[in-house]
Amino acid sequence: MVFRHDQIVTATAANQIAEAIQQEIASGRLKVDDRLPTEEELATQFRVSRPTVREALKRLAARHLIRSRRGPAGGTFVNGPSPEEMAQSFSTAATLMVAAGGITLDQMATVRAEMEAICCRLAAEQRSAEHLAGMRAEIALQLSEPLLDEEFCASDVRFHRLIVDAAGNPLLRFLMNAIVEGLLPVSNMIIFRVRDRKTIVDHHIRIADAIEARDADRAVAALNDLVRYVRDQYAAAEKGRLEYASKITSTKGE
Amino acid sequence: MVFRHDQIVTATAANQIAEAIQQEIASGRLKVDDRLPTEEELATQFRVSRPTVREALKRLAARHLIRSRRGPAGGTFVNGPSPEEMAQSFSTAATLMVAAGGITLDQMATVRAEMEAICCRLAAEQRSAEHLAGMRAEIALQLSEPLLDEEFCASDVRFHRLIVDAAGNPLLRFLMNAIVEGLLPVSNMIIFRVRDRKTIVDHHIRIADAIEARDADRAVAALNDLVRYVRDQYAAAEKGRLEYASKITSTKGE
DNA sequence: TATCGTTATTTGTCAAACAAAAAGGGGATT
DNA sequence: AATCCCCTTTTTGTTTGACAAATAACGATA
Repeated sequence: MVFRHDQIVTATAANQIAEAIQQEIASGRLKVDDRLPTEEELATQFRVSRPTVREALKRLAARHLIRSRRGPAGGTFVNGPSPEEMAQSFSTAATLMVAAGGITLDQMATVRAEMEAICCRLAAEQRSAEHLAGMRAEIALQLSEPLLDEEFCASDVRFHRLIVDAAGNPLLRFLMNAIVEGLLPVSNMIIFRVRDRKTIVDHHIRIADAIEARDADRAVAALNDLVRYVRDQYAAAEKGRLEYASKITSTKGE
Repeated sequence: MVFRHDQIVTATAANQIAEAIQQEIASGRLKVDDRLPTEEELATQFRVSRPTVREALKRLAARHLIRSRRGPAGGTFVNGPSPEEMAQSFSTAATLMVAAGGITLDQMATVRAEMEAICCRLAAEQRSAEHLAGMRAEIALQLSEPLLDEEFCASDVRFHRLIVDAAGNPLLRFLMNAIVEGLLPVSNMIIFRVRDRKTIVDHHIRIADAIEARDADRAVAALNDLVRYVRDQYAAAEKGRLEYASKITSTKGE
């Protein structure tokens, strides 16, 4: 059974109103923080009922183009483009694609590793003293003795984020943020299984040293070693998990 | 006047319902092409009225997560992830960010070049015979003599898209699609200024040869040479354009 | 058997009303 | 006179009930 995908968005009244308002925004007639007419006024203007207007507004609100507040000074206002919201909606879209089976976790991990290598290379060229200091601080934190698994994991995430920031490219930062968000549930499981943190921190130190020396190739090599190590650990853990699962299914002892 | 941006999405009933349904999809309990309950059933399930349910559904429809059709066999269905739609919304958002000054075109071009290098490396490893044949066909087309600029440009885009496809990673394909879409207006101007197509095709041949030989390093090197050449041409064209502009401002001939 | 009309089902739209939030003004109190 | 509280007004959020339109399935008829 083939589903007809050629006309996804039907030309209903609500959709047409949404389109019209969006064009007003895109054309610049409605500027950022402008207030558009009340729902009643829009309803009379477009010759439709208020619920229909509301459906149209909800469509735009879902894309963060407008916001609304109640009250006398309230109403519906035009939103400016906000990178955080964009990154968030993008990462939710990425997780949805993973959930729907369009992307495997392995493919996602590959892209993440390759893109982080880019960040590493750019970071070695563009890094500032502040970024380097931040990385050193995270390494020191990771070496401190009484440290919970969650704290170590959070510091690890911050360390990798610092690499991305040091590259100094907002678009790269944006893409990495989305991908890492999509990988979070998995990466947590990975990190939690790796008991031997020392190896990971050693890799972090190698990366930070190479970035400090502005040696892009060495930084990328160190990162690749880290990725390989984590991947091996994950595969081993997965194998152990499967063996454990088969064991408890064969003998169901408490 | 500072607007409070800390809580953009209010926890209204409609929003909560949209969140709930989205989680059902993300968690996999609702699979692609599954039909969710009718609006009335959803209304009774969530203890709200039907218009409220409709607002929630419209929110999800605006993000292409669901589609609806009227009639007995109609209803609301879960949409599969459509890379084109997602890439489109993403690229419009990206152009907005460029317009707002968050991202410079130079940064965008850098990311594009670096990511295409990734694609090149993966393509050298994963390519199929079909992808290679497609690339050869585009090269042959680009060498054919009476060819309009637009046709050459279109073939160039297809060639680079084939590299991305040959990498065999849908996430990479998705990201590249979005970035290239965002760069299209600029890249058109570049290609149209470069008269000397022969050099570009030579680079294409070098890339295809390297991918055919599964030599990742050579492929990446060839791509980097191409990128450098195009960038130089663009800079030269920009310089010429500026000189020309200063000339016609000084002497307003004809 | 094939074709056409009917019907049931489901989304799309409308209308009127009430609830809730929030800003501003007016009055009472200190 | 200043401050605090309440009340009114405006606007979005939600409910109820109804009708319109599309469309797939079923049944009747040629």
